[in-house]
Amino acid sequence: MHSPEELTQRFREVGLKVTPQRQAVFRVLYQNHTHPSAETVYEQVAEQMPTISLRTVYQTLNDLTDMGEILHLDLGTGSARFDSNVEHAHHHLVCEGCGLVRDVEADLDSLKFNETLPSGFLVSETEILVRGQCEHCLAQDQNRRSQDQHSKAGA
Amino acid sequence: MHSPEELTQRFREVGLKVTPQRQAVFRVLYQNHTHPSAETVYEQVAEQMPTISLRTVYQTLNDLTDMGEILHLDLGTGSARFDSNVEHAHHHLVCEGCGLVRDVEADLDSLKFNETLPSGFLVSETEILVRGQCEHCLAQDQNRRSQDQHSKAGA
DNA sequence: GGTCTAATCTGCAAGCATTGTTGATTGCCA
DNA sequence: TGGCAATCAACAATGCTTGCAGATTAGACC
Ligand SMILES: [Mn+2]
Ligand SMILES: [Mn+2]
Ligand SMILES: [Zn+2]
Ligand SMILES: [Zn+2]
Repeated sequence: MHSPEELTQRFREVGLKVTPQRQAVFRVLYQNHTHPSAETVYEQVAEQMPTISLRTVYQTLNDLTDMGEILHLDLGTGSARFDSNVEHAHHHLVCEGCGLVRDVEADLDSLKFNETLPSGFLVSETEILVRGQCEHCLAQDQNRRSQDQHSKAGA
Repeated sequence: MHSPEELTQRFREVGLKVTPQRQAVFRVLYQNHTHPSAETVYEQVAEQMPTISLRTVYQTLNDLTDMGEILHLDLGTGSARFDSNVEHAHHHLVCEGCGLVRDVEADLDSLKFNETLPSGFLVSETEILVRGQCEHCLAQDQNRRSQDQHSKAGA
């Protein structure tokens, strides 16, 4: 996405007002690589602006999505995640433990569909999603398992 | 998934009762390649058994998923889709117009991540999702566009 | 076949993410 | 500096899915 200053311009160009609420959302998203949910954006904005409503955050995220400034991702984590990195095409990795999302690059051109893609279908997007456990969650599972072992031995 | 007869066995083995409701769900899913939603399964079962509840269909789908007899797919279509093809690993194509889902094969081994996969991450699944428009929806869009053209010219 | 009982069924309420609504508020241009 | 359309906050409603509780039933035992 563009910088908060450039976004101010873009919003006015499109005929949308530049309110303090929207600027606060810009600031949270700019150069943010965490792929936050609407709720997470709301919490972070609310630290600086406690009166903002979740509805306004959703509205601003939708506006930014419509303008192509951010991406709306559905990664099967329950809530949508928003991605301010629209400059470089990329794919995602999701931790099924904690919901962490990270960018991954993949060479789509090397992908072969073995002629199973129907000819009449117009592809708009090919998306790769890597699911698994991040190192943090792996370590936590490890701890839990050894603790179970311990209490079993102790009982 | 196994055949309805084999599923009867498997359910009893696991300690689950084989009720007419469950058998009706088995029959709808067996050799069904349409990736139906819970609602769609419900509608089809209800044709033969009008008293069945949506809740029971969900429960049976969850049981079958837990037993590994079907797959629970989240393809961003609003509702979950259920896939009775667990025998062959495959991927999916989704029409953003009508929600149609079709199987596609892809050679995952040929996929290169350019060293962007973090080393500490344990991958459980790599999923490819192709989004676009099916031929039916493309034709419909075509019709609508020419109709718009028509009424504009006529006005 | 008849009895018993835990599992299941149905109907409805509730949960969660997201959107609709509406009266009050405010950015922005004249 | 006004005026007003756009926006805001609060709350209701939506769509999908699960929780709950009392009525019903599959399947084991006799
Ligand atoms: Mn990203
Ligand atoms: Mn499939
Ligand atoms: Zn994690
Ligand atoms: Zn379609």
